[in-house]
Amino acid sequence: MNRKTKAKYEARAAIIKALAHPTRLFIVDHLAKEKTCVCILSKMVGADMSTVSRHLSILKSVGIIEDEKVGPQVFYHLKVPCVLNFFGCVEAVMKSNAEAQMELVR
Amino acid sequence: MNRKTKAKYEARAAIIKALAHPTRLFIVDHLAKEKTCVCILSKMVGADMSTVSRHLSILKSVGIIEDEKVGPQVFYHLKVPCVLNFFGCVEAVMKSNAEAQMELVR
DNA sequence: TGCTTATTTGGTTATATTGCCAAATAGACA
DNA sequence: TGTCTATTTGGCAATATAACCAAATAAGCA
Repeated sequence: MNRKTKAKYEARAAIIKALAHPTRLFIVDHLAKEKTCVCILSKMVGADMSTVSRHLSILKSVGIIEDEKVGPQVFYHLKVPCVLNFFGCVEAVMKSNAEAQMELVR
Repeated sequence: MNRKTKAKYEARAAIIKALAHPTRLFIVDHLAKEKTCVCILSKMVGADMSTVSRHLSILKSVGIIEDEKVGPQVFYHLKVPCVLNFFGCVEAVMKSNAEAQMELVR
């Protein structure tokens, strides 16, 4: 694998890695529905605000979400909706696994 | 976030996490084109065979790839082709970021 | 059986991630 | 200005990941 190819896969992996966490997936899913501030997300997720803030900064740093300051609050929203398509395929993988399990039981 | 919701996002994250590594992305990309044994992949990637073997086991454990033993070799192939769709969106994110950069320069 | 090749697994070390608390920063408003 | 709220950042401890080498396993063949 040459330098350029390697750089390409590293760049891709960085974006996918940002999505590879349950809390961040939940956040992305929710931000697709509505702009939300950190404090609300923190309550929904059930984690410290500092923790949620870091999750948001990870998603923002790779360009998946955007922030918007409104007074003392920061509202985040989904910038690239196509990431939602990921879920469809992920469900397909899960379904395929479940079916394989069923085969064994039957 | 209740127990069931949490479990759902954890299951999804596990699958995405398996893809969140440059070497594994390269492997998935290549296995989409042709069945390949560990030894060849190891050379292509430029990493120890044991390292590649572990990457493959991670992808296999979440059901993205499948293995097939042929004599002393083990050939792997892509089981769920829709993961390739991920790349399209990932490129879109990268493009969106690049355009934002261009805006700043212009 | 004994040898060779392909692969996996155990062990170890280095690095990265995660989550919380506490402290710093930023904006709104009295 | 001082205070309050929302958010981010520094520091730390616990855990997870990644890579390599070496050893174990599995399959084919002399």
